[in-house]
Amino acid sequence: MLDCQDHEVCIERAMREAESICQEKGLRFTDLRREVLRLIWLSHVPAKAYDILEGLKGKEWSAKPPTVYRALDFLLETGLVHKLDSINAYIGRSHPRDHNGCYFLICTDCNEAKECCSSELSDAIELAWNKNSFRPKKITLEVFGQCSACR
Amino acid sequence: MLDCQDHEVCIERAMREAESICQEKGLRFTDLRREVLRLIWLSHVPAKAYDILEGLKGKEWSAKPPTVYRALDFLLETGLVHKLDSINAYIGRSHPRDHNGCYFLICTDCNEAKECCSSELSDAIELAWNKNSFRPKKITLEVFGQCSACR
DNA sequence: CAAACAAATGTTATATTATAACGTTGAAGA
DNA sequence: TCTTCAACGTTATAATATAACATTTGTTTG
Repeated sequence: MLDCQDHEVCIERAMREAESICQEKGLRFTDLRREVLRLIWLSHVPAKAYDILEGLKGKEWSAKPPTVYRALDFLLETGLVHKLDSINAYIGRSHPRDHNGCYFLICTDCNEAKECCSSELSDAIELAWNKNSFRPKKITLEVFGQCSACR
Repeated sequence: MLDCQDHEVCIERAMREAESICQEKGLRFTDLRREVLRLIWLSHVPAKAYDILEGLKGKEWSAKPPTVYRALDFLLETGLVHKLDSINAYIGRSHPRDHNGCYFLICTDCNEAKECCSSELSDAIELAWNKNSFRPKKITLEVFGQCSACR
């Protein structure tokens, strides 16, 4: 699926960007939130909440469901992760600074998901909705199929 | 939200179309499935599975969760209803004969949802995915916002 | 610094959504 | 009529998510 060559680099870049975004916005990027974000970034396969919960076990946290969901809420609000509604799973955002007009390709073979930003697409969508005199606030666009690597 | 003037007419049209589709395809449109479809069509607000379950209580069925989910599975497979993943709710399809390239507008004020078919839009999407050499199989597109009636 | 307050996390319980597994019934074709 | 299989009944439980309140930690302010 991915353009990611070295995933360690990928993770570190994401973590660094998260640090700086939180600092800029004056948000507290606590150890827990950091760890949850790192667990999500472990792979490009979207992470399930209860798998993240497992990932926290045996570490310094006494993790229970609210532990995870609260961290996820923070990360979602801050734009650092995205929830894929169609599969109830969470994925790190590749472009956390401009999280508008982004959509997701989910491979039904390898389960990896890729974030896509296409202004053409969002323009087409805006146009179509204008015809319906509908004022869009949030767009969920998730496409399932087969990625190039899995062909 | 809707172009639907007389909702009784709307329901009856949907039920008639469902009858004929099932007949054509040789599928058994049982009383239970009929009733679940009718409950979903009661309004243009997408129905939750457990609300449908409540709707069946006190009728001839001893309804339990699998009762509803099995009927929903049938209706989904047959293309008579659509599941809105982002809100875990089910809505009757306005155009059950061609359920491709259809998307959904969901009003965050009145909660009604509208099915939309736009080939321009699906073309734009196809094009964007081709650039990513991704072969789409299923597209989930759900747009939240404010409908014209709720402005 | 200490007190006061707010934000984050801990903890218990429970709500919501969905499916597995197996038994029973009844319609449709052989 | 018999057989078969799809549909439905029933019990239990899995998977996802939140409410409510207690405790801790960090920040601000007197």
